[in-house]
Amino acid sequence: MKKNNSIGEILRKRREEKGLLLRQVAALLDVDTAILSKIERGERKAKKEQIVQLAKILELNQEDLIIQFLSERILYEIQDEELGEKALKVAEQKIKKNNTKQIKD
Amino acid sequence: MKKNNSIGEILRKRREEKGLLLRQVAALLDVDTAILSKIERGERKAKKEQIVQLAKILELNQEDLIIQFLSERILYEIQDEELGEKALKVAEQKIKKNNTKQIKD
DNA sequence: ATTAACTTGACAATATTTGTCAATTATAGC
DNA sequence: GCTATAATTGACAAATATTGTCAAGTTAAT
Repeated sequence: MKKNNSIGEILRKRREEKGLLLRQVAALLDVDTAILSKIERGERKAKKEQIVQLAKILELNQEDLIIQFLSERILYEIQDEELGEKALKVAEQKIKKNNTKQIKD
Repeated sequence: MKKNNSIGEILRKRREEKGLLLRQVAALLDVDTAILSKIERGERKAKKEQIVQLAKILELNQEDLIIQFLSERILYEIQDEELGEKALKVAEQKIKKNNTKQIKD
């Protein structure tokens, strides 16, 4: 019951499924293979634009990939923060509060 | 029934309660008053270190202030992102999953 | 109108992120 | 063993974002 946890694993798995080389995908992305290699192994973060492109290149669901991407970005922000989980919950509450406010508009 | 929504409002309210000037607090923080002014009005983000110092200077609950600070940082990351709320939820799930994993350690 | 507190915006300094490149390691086929 | 190709690594450079300073401009009270 293995799961794709990180966006990097998702990307690598799909790239290999499609039989593409780092070099090939990197060329389409317009970066050096070194970067894509690092993204796939989680050593570097991708830019959102690159995630969008990768979804297209690898024929992955774009929304799912972006959600994955954003969630990693969020987690990165609160890494090593003891109060991170509480902050996440507060952030959610704030979003919800704003949503209900939108009724006015 | 007014609420303190932003960290800036909290800081300003408390500073005024204590009868302190921007200049005075800024000096303790070791930045120009311009920065503190901007932080209080939400035009700039504070650094975490500054939040910690401000909690001390203004005698505010440090944990609460940090939670507030982190939640704003999180929200900043997903601003303008349609999928932000979903990403937040995914981020929470991931944290929880990691928490239960910790049992092994 | 003078003064003190605060605000604003242009710019500089710093820090972080993103990228390139060359050298190295890994892997597969002779 | 060699040789080829793919991928990884790390040092460095370029680009971007953040944080800060400063001086000029408001605002508000006297």
